[in-house]
Amino acid sequence: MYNAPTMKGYALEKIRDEARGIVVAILGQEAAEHIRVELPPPGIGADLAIPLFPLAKVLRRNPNEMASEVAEKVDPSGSYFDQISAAKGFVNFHFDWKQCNKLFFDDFLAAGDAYGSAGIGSGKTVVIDYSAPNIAKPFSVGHLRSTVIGQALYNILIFLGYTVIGDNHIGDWGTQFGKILAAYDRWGDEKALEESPTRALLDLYVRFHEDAAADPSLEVAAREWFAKLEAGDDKATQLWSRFRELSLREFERIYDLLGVSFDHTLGESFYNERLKDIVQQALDSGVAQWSTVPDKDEEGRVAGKGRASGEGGADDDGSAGGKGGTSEEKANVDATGGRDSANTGSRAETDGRTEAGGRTEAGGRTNTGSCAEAEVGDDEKVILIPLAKYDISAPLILQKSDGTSLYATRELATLEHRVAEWKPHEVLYVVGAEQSLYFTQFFKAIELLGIKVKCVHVPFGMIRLPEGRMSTRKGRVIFLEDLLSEAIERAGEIVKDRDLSDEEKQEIARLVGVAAVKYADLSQDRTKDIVFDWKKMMALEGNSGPYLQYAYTRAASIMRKSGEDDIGDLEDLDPSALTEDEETALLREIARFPEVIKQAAGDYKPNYIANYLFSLSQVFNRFYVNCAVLKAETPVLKDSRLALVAMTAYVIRKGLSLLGIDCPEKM
RNA sequence: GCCCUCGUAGCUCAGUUAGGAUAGAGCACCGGUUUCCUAAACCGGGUGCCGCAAGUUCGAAUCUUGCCGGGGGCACCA
Repeated sequence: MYNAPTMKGYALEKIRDEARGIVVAILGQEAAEHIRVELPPPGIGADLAIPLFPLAKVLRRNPNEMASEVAEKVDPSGSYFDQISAAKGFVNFHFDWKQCNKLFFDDFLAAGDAYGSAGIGSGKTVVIDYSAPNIAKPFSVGHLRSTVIGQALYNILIFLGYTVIGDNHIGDWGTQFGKILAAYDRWGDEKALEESPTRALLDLYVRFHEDAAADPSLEVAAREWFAKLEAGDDKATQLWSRFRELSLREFERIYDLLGVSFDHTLGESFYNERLKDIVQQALDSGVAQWSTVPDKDEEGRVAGKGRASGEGGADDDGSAGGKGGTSEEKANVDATGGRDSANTGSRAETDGRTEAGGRTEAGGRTNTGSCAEAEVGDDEKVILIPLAKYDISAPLILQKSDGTSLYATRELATLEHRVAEWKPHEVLYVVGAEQSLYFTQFFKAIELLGIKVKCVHVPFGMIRLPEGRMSTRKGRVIFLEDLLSEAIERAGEIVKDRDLSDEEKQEIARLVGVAAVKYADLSQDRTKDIVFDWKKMMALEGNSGPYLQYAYTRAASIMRKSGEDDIGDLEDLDPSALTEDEETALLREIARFPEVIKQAAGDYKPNYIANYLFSLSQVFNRFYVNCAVLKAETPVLKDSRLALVAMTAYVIRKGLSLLGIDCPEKM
């Protein structure tokens, strides 16, 4: 695994420290805690700024006067600044570009291919749970987010020195497989399955639901099939295993196209044999308890929920006997389970009485599926962890009244395995925002169970269509592979007339098309919903992945033509020769790269990097049209600009690679 | 009903973490730039009660409260 060097601090940090030091020296030590060095907005004309308002309040002084005092008393000579001025309560610092340029260049020359990295993650392990599609269901654009955001975080954290483990928690077990088996048994088309496995399986699933409405025997058959599957019936197991294999193979094709990979792909089925112990331990420790299920009202909500607390303790004391009566209305073909359920339809089936736990790895042993025996023989009883006293409205259920397990049970087993196996400092769950409540419950549960590991839900919004959320049943769904093919085709249109080999053109179209799709997702705040727009997802210009790639190829082309491959060898390089606005603006952007990465990691927000790279590319494009490099007026200017271009090329390529986007050299 | 979340230009979005100076992009639309390193580019053109209202503050798109609107969730789905 790649080891990032420990960086003591980049130039911009040093310069900021000096600005802070200057103000503290004049205004006193007390200032240290009340000032912050900012990057001022473009129109101001300064390079750094320190607002004095917070300090003014503490010292009961006029911020304008203080700013003026600093500006008057300080002699900037010898510092990184050539001018320090006061304006409206701000102290504004103007870089002495001769000195600062050198610092920025030295940073880059010293760090080389590690420029932008840091050692802050050294010695720490992070597990990232991302992608997690369900088998027997095609990859839709809904699966895109977890996949690309997770992969970007993976790359970013590794660059910061963490040991990172990517785990694809495949949804490969659940009630829905009984239905698919039953459907395949009746209408299975071997040819269709071979041609497009997940779509064929989805068709079966959809047809099952269509027909089941009129033919109740289907549901019975589904339960029988699932029972057979969990009992280790040869035919059922073989079919399930085959569906699983075919699905995974298909996913692998998409992951290859996306450039996404995992250290582990452990499906839910992998954990089934541990479930019994997990539930028993929770009971033994007193954290979990037997409970009855309360009544539901017509909306499917628990009766009496939301009443004043303190009325009889935990709200697990509802009357027994009630069964949800709305399961069929809620059944939804979109919800075939897994982490991704919400992106393509939220409601899962609630007729889960046929669901069972026990399952070992493919083709392996099974147990009865019963996690723990109910001592009172009351099949209406469930095992749950009450959470009402922690201000969490619903308890976390670990075992259903028929003795079978749930998603959360497998989740506990999964976490236990991860902790034992990898000893992480942190586990990131890159899962849709609609599962926020679930994770709140789950995290409280593991705290109560004494599992000591920092777990973070990294939520993201849904991808919605303009007319509403995606729905397979209504035919409102976009398959990722279709989107990617279309994007690649469009990119191919542009590259068609270039003077390149067919092979090159194909490769470029692929890189550009995929970049367009990934960037469209990664450039937006992950917490917000995305309104799906074909045009935007495949954009080849403007704020888009291809725009960044294009900026890179322009830089790469200059480097290629210059014949230089190591800017350390440039004899006439003189950073202080770069004085044009386009040059200093570009350098200033390059200098921000390290801190942008840290911020992105701190908030788990790759879009910081995407937005930064776009801004950098814009600045570079302006530089490109205004400043000739290879035909620069003097050798010094030429070499210096060449170095600037090399730095830009590096940052764009590296930044894109952190986002999981590859760059062609030509396009 | 309760909880979470979002609301910024015609459209799609940055900016909210940490209050700070004149709120920025892209798309679309109109016009311009190619004897010169790739025009997937660049330049010019804005028409915003930053959902509404109050509060805190020297200062609010940013923090607090309420309301309105969209989305999501709310015990045996995942």
